[in-house]
Amino acid sequence: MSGSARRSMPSIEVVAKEAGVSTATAGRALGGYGSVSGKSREAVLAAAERLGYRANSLARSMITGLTHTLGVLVPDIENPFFSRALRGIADVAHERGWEVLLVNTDEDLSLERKALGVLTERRVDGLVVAPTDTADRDALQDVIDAGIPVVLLDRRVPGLDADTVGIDNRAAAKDATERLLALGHRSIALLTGGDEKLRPRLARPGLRGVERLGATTVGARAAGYRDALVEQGIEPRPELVSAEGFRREDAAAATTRLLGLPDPPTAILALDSLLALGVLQALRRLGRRCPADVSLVGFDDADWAEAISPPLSVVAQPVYELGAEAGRLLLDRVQGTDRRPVHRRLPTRFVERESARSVRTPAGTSP
Amino acid sequence: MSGSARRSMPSIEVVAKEAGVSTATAGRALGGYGSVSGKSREAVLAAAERLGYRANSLARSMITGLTHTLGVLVPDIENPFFSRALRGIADVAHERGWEVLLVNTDEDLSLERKALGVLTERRVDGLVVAPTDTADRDALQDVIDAGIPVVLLDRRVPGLDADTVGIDNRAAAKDATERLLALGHRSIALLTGGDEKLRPRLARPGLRGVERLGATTVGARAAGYRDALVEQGIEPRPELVSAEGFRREDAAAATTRLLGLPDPPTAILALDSLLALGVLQALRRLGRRCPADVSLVGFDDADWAEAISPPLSVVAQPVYELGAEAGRLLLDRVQGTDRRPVHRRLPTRFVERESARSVRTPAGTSP
DNA sequence: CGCTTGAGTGAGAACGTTCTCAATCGCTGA
DNA sequence: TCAGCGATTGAGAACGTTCTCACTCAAGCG
Repeated sequence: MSGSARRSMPSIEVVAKEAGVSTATAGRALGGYGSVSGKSREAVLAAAERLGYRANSLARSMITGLTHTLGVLVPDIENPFFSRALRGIADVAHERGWEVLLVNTDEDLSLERKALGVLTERRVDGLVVAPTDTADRDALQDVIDAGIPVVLLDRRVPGLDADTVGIDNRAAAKDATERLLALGHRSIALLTGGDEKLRPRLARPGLRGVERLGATTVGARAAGYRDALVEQGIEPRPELVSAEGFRREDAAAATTRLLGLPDPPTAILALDSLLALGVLQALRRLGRRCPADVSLVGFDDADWAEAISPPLSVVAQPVYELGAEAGRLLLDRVQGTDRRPVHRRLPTRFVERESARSVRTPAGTSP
Repeated sequence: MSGSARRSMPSIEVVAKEAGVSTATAGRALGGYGSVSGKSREAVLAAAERLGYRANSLARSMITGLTHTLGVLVPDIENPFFSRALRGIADVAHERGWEVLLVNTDEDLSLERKALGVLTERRVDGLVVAPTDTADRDALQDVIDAGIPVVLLDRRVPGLDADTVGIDNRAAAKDATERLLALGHRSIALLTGGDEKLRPRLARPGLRGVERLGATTVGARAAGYRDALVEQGIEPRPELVSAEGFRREDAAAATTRLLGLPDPPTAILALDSLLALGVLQALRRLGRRCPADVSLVGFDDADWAEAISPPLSVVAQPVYELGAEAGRLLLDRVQGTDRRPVHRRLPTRFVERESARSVRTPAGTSP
C-alpha cells in the first residue's frame, strides 16, 4: 500500500513558520476569511508560493461541514440522455464552485443502495438521482433524513420528500401519438423498451390501468399513447405494444414481429432513440422503406437524428436544461433555502422531420 | 449558509459510548482493522445500527492519506468517446473500491489548469486526463511531482512522466486510407476537424512535416493518411485536407466545398464520428448518394453507425477498454507499484460495412 | 488623560477518524 | 506457581484545517 514515495505536501503550519506568523494568521491569509494585515498576507502568500502549498480540502470540509461535492447517480453514463443531463448538472455545479462525484447504477437496485451509502459516508452536500426503481423509496428517504438533500431526475418516486425534474411524459407521448393519428394512421405500434414487470400490465385489453404505472417513465408514456387513441375512439391493441427490451436488437426484433402481424402497424412510436435506431435497422433488413411504408417517431433528439436518411421526427426533451435545473434546485437547497419540495416539468418539443408522413393507401385498394 | 437543519450524524464517539467501549475499540469494530473480541464487535455494530451511524470518509482520509477517489478530466463528457471511456474507468475504479470525480475541461486550457489545482487540493489519489493541449505539460508535471500519479488518455504530452493509453493513430489512419486506395480511389479527402493551429501545417504541399504534430491525435492520423498516399506514389493534395472545425455543420460545409472542387474527391475519410455524420448530411442535401457517388469511412463505431443507411464503415477503437486500461494502470500505481511509465497502444479494428465501395467509372468515360 | 473601538494576532479547541503505545487479561508451558 | 505470550483494550496523539476567544495596540473621542 506504500511503495510510491508519495511526497507529502506542506501543511499550513509549515507555511506559517516560513512566513513568521501563526497558523491562524496563515489560515486567514490563505483562506480569505477574518482580517489580516497587508504585510502578513504578503508574507504568507509568498511563503505558500515558495513551498508550493496546496490547501487540503478534506481538513477544511471537516470543519466547515461542506464538501462542495454533489453526488450524481445515473443508470448509465453512456446513455446520451444521462451524459447530456450530467453536463447540465456539472456546468451549474462548477459555476457555483461545486464538483461532481459520479456513480453508474446500471439499473441495479443493490448497486444503487450501496452507492447511496458510500456517498453518504463521503458527506456529499447533495445528490441528483435518476432512480432505478420506485422501490428504493426508503433508502432515498434515509439519505434525506440524514440531512442530504436529493433531487430526482427524469424519474419519480412517489411519497419521497424530494424535488423532481422531468418532463410531462404522458402529455408528450399523447402529443406524438396524436400527430400520427392526424396523418391518418390508425394502426400505431408502441415500442416501450422494457421491462419484465411492465409487460403483464401493458398486455391488458385496452391498456387499462397503465396510468397506475404513472411513476415510471414508460408507464406514463404508455398512458399518453392510450389516451390519444381512446380519444379518437380507437381501441388500443395490446399486440401492438412491445416491451421486449431496451437494446437496439430488441427493437429490431420487435419491429420484425410487428410487421409480420396479420394487420401490421403503419406507424411506430419508439420511446427512446436507441429503440428508433433498431426500428430503422429492421426496416432496412426487411426491405421496407421509411416513411413510404412505415412511419416512425422517436423520443430524444440524438445528434444523428437530423443527419440520417430519412431525418427522424422526434419528441425532443430539454435534456441539458433538465440537468441544469436539477443542479440549481439542489444547490439552492444546499445553500440554505429550506422549502417544500418542488416538481419541475419542462416543456418538450416535437421536431417534425421526414420519418413520419400520411398513411399510404392500403395496397389492396390501389389500382 | 445554514438554514436547512442539517442533522449531524452520530460520530464514532457516540457509538462507542452507547456500546460501552472506547472509541478505539469502536473504530476497530467498525473499520475492520486491529483485533476486537466478538462480544465487543457485536455491541458496537448493534449500537451503530441503532443510531444510524455512518462513517465519515473525510476523517478517515485525513489519517490514511487515501481518498479512494480518482479524478477524471475530459474535454466533454457528452462526446460518446469520452462517456464510454469514462464508463471503462468508472467500472474498474468501482470494482476496486474507488469513486470518480469528473470534470469537463471544454478544451479550455485555463479551465484544465484550474481543475488540476482543485483536484490536487481534494487530494485525489490519481488522475486520468485527456489533455486539451500538449502545452499543459508543466501543470501536469506539477501534479505528478506532488505525488499524484497521472495517466494520459487518448492524447499524449511529450516529455511527461506519465503512463499513456491510446491507439496507434498513425497506423489506423494509414490502414483506413489504404483500404480506400485498394478500392481504386485516388482522390481521397481528409476531414480532420480542427483546429486553427493545425491548419497552416496541414496546408503544406504534400503534407510535409505533419508527423511533427505526432503528439496530437489529428496530427498522427494526418501523417498516416499521407503515408498511405505517398507509398502509392500519390502526391497528397492540401486542398483535399480540411480542418474547419469539429462540429457536424463544419463537416457538412467542408463536404460541400470539397465536392465543388474542379477535381472532387471520390472518397472521404472523416476522423471522428460526428464529422462523418456531417458528411452524410451534406451528401443528402447535395443529392449525392453514398456510396454510389462518394465513399465514406469514419472513425469510432457509434451505435448508429450500423443502423443507418448505408451502414457506415469505420475505424473502431476499443474505447471502453481504453478507459478500463487507464483505470487499471492508474490504480496499480496508486496501490504502490512504482515503475517506469508505460505506453499502451490498443489495437483498432476496421469495421467494413457499406459506405465505401469501388470507385465508380468516371462519368465522362462511361458509354 | 482615560475610555471605547476595531483591526490584527496567536493559543488552543474542534472536526471524526486511525494510529501508537502501554496496560491488562487469560492461557500456556516449565 | 510464575514467566511469557498473544489477544484485547483504552488513552491520547495525529491528520490539517477553521473557529473561538482573549489579548495587544493604535486611533478616535470626550
